[in-house]
Amino acid sequence: MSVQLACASCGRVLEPADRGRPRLYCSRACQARAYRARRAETPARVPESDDGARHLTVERIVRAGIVVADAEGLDALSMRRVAMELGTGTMSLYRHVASKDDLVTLMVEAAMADVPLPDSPPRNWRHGLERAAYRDWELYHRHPWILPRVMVTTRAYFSPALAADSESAFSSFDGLDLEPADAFRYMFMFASYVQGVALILVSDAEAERQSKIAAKQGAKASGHAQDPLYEPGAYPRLARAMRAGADPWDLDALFASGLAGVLDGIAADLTRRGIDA
Amino acid sequence: MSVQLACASCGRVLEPADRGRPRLYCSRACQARAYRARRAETPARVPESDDGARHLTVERIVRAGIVVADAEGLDALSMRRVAMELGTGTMSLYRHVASKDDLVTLMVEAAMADVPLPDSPPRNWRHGLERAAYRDWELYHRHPWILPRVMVTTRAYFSPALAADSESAFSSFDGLDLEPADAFRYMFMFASYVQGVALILVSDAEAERQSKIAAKQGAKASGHAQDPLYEPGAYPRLARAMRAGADPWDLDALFASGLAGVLDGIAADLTRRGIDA
DNA sequence: GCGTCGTTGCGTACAAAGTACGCATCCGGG
DNA sequence: CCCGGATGCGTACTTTGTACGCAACGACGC
Repeated sequence: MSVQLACASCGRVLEPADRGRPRLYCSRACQARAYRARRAETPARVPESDDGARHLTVERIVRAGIVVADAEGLDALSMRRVAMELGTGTMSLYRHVASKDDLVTLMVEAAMADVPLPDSPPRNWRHGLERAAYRDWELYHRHPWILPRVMVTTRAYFSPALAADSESAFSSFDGLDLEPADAFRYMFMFASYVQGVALILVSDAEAERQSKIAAKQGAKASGHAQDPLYEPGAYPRLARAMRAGADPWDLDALFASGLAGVLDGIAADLTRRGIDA
Repeated sequence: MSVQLACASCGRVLEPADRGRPRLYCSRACQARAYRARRAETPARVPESDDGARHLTVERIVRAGIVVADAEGLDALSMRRVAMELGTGTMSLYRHVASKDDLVTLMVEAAMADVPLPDSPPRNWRHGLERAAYRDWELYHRHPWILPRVMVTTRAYFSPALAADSESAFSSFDGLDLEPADAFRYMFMFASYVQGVALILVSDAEAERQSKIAAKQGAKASGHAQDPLYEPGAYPRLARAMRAGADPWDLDALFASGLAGVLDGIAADLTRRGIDA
């Protein structure tokens, strides 16, 4: 008796091909389904060859996504929007990225390469951490949308670029006679502070896009009239600080001042342990 | 000549009522539209009276929203989901909250009242800030979803509950002979650190819900086999810290240690300025 | 009691967004 | 010339927020 061949995808009985090789699928659709299933379990990217233009590539898609996110925020990033940017159909993107989530992950990795890591060893641990802090600060200035995807040192291994960033900052302690676990605690405090400030930076950027605080500078210049923070009634301490000249909008200055404080805290702990910087 | 009356909403010509008072609207729909417009420019809430059950109230809606967000995260919070929770129609909610955004804002305000502010003055500034930090920490443990809506001290006036929180922490410096602007810088550093750690806490909670790191404890117990962080190759410093006993998953301990460092940094600055704590 | 308005509940409907599915097409090899 | 690998993309379904308008209930003046 002859063996009954079945479609490799849907399993239905399959009559042999008229001539040539034996058939594998009962229809073009079944072939496509099998191809998709194979792709799904092999997340290997398309090899990125080709002319670099006109043809769709992961790289081109990611770049277009970054352009949209930089200009209009992560909320405005939709697959249709990216496709429009590239002049292709929406679903074409899915041949190169597995999902929108996948796309954003790729975008973060690409965006983090925009600000290079330092390639020389730091003069001392303080210099190393300052350098690392300003590298991240610059990064969040350029691409505020990466923050929600970024985790701190302790979760860095979800992303190669992030882990490299952490490792680079970590190397600031290299020369010191310091317990690795202590160094890790310092890293944790340091990274948490930087990310905390970044959260404000990003919130401001988002709010400004929606012009919720459009008159922020204007209000300050015009004697900050209606701002409840400046009214001594409800929040006297905050109001007093505002009137004493504290500028909550000068994030760069605040970032620098807080960073100095955090590093002072590390220095105090080092001194307490008898380690000389 | 008699005055032609017009519908107050659509403006169409309006024949006078058969008897009784003169009509205002040409139809029930026009009346409803006018009512909606009036409500839109008067964001006053419904007075919250009534029996407290069965009848729809802002309070009940907000409570239901908090239950959903606590259990399933902010992503799972949809108007339909809240309505289902309350056994009402989706659109009924919009009689009480202006939008989903409005609902979430109300939810944050309500959730922040869950952990009470301290009512006694702190023993000293360090004690005051520690108390404030653990208050927030507890808050983020209970309601991780509030973080994206929370801004730091500097932006606190967007929310009464947040401003009260900041003001309470700010009062830690009350006795000291300290420039208000300096105190504000300390507050900024302090609050940024707390929020930075909260970001990790929230990320972990979210990831755990999606069981992306379901085996996190298991991996550690089983000799942390496949975790790239533990491989000395790519990230030697991080790997060394892990093997030296640093536990990146013990957030409570890390939070406490980093907080001590931040407060040390403030103490160092106070000493430098000749202010005795 | 009847008509009108203020107010509330809610069904219908529409506009975005992610994406599963399958067709059409081009390419390379037998 | 046929088949499978690979790519582009139109169609369609789902899930979301929410605009709109109808129906109903209670209060109040006639």
